[in-house]
Amino acid sequence: MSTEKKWVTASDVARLAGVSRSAVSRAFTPGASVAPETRRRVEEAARELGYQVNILARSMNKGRSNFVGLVTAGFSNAFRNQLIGPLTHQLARQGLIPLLVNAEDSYQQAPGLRDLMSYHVAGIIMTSGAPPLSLAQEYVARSIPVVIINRDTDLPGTDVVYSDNVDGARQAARWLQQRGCQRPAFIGEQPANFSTRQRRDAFCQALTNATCIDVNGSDYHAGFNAVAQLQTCTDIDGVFCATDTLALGLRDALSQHPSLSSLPLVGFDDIPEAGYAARQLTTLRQDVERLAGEAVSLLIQRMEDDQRPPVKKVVPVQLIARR
Amino acid sequence: MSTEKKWVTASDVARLAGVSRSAVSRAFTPGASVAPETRRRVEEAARELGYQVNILARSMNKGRSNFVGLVTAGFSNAFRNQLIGPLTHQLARQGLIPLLVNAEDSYQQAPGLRDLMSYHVAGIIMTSGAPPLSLAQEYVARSIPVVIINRDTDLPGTDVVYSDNVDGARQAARWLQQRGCQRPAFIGEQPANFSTRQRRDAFCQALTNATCIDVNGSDYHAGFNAVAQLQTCTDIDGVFCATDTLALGLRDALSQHPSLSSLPLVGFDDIPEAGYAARQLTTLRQDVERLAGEAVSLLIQRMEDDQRPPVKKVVPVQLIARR
DNA sequence: AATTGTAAGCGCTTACAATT
DNA sequence: AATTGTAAGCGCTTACAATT
Repeated sequence: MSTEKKWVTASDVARLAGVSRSAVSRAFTPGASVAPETRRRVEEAARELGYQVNILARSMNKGRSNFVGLVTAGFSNAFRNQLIGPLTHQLARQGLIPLLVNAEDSYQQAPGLRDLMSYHVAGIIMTSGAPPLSLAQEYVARSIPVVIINRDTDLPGTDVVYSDNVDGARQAARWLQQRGCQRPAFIGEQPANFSTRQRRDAFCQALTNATCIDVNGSDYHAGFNAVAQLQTCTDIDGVFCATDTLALGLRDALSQHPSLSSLPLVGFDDIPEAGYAARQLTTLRQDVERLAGEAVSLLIQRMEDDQRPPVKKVVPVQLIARR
Repeated sequence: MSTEKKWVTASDVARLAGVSRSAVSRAFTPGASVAPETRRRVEEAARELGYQVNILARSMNKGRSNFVGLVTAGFSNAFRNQLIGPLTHQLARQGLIPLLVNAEDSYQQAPGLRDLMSYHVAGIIMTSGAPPLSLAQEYVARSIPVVIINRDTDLPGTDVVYSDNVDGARQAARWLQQRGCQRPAFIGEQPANFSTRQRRDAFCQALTNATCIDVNGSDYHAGFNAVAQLQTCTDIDGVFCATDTLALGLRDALSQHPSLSSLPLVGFDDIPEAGYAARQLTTLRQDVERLAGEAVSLLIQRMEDDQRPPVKKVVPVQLIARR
């Protein structure tokens, strides 16, 4: 109906319930001082009219919103997508709601990220990938909590949470050794992001004779094409890939070379495809639930005390041995 | 700094620029009546203080926000994820920003979707999948524009945009015929969603001798397990799968049966994996850019006129013949 | 005619005083 | 002591009247 008034306000409810505007407000404010009978009448009137508190007005009043900027870098990274669900869920549990910003989208890039400020977000969660950390500083300068996932930084006032790449790399090394690997290789994108760097360094430290192969991408094709570089190195008999996606690309390329088709491979992330019946890729599973849980928890804690020292939370990973 | 005031307001800017509060407001309102020199002074002061309009306050005032509820059903569907980027982009171009709600998340389900209303969203975009349409009605009742993607409905006041499943299915049929297919089969989830139903019906109409195989899921494993049912039907020599994910699962299962390993297969969606070197799945590509563009455009149009008759936009699909 | 400031209002919350 | 209403304020926009 276009005849209906678009929004029901607290005044409408107050009128119907025969109470004051502020009584309505109190009835919807947990812990406020309001008689049970009054609350009942208000709730009844609200139900009848279909009233819901205008969160925009409430936010303006309280000087703090329920919005959390969820900054991601595109939606083509399978692992990062796996993170969005749990993050949204954990935020919802805290009464927060994500405002989605794609930092990879040039249109949104700088302006979009900065605009987030005009929404007076209660905090920002940045998933790995693009976002320029300089912008994070602008938020910190206004004491808006910033949590960064899978990327390290020593920005003051910024909390970080990331998977235990070092332990993961060591587990990968051990697993390859158990499979009799003598000449291991590591494949990762160059320039390396935080995760890739940690994984590579820890792997090369565990297996000092490891060969490092740099590829110039992080997608399937980069992994697929890595086979050429792999072949120039003699006797490689086991590979640790920085991500599952790279590993799966490499695996497909290897399958065309009879001599290499059963090369032991370890990935990282445990994206869905790694578990496919025809894939059965051994990998290090990132605990997305826990990454999301810790991220939101750190955000909440910093909302309550923006002076607390920066925290770095390392979340364990698990080796999923498949084949 | 915790000593800094958290937010700079228009009054702060007005004071520094030596103008009134409303002059500042005008300087930030496109098309408002303000002298060039005044605007300049205001902009300078704003830059100096790092002022940004408080969008919450503005929204409250105008009675309309920049928020658009982006309702999705989880983040495990590769195709649906492909849609989020372009949607976010198109919204950003219009000065709108998505509030993410996961309808698959039981915690958010009913309350979350309804809560969206308290954010006074300017509109809602529902991607295919879970969301109960009953909730859409609540929005329509308040003249909040609702656009539904890849799902048909005759809810009054609701616009829909979907891919041309019928034409896609016909193209799939033709392609299979060209490959010499005599006994075609269709595989899709049962109960079927809108897309699956349209694809199945159009396919069976084009190829009247087609066998329909129902599977009880829409993921890789459902496709993988479908091979058992396929084998009970004799002489199937070509399959159209409702989605790429099903097709890829089926393909992997087929590869273990020498007699079936080269069965012609057609999928739908063109998810990234379909294009992998080792996959090369023939499929019908959904035009995500255009789906997103049309969705946002319909949303905008209905914001401007909530009385316009419901529109159904059908977006062409393209056969990507691979192998 | 173009530009400006004043004042009211958007829908809420909350300190405070008044009432029970 | 518990509960209530009044009134001011959150940060904006905008009709209107006043000024140039």
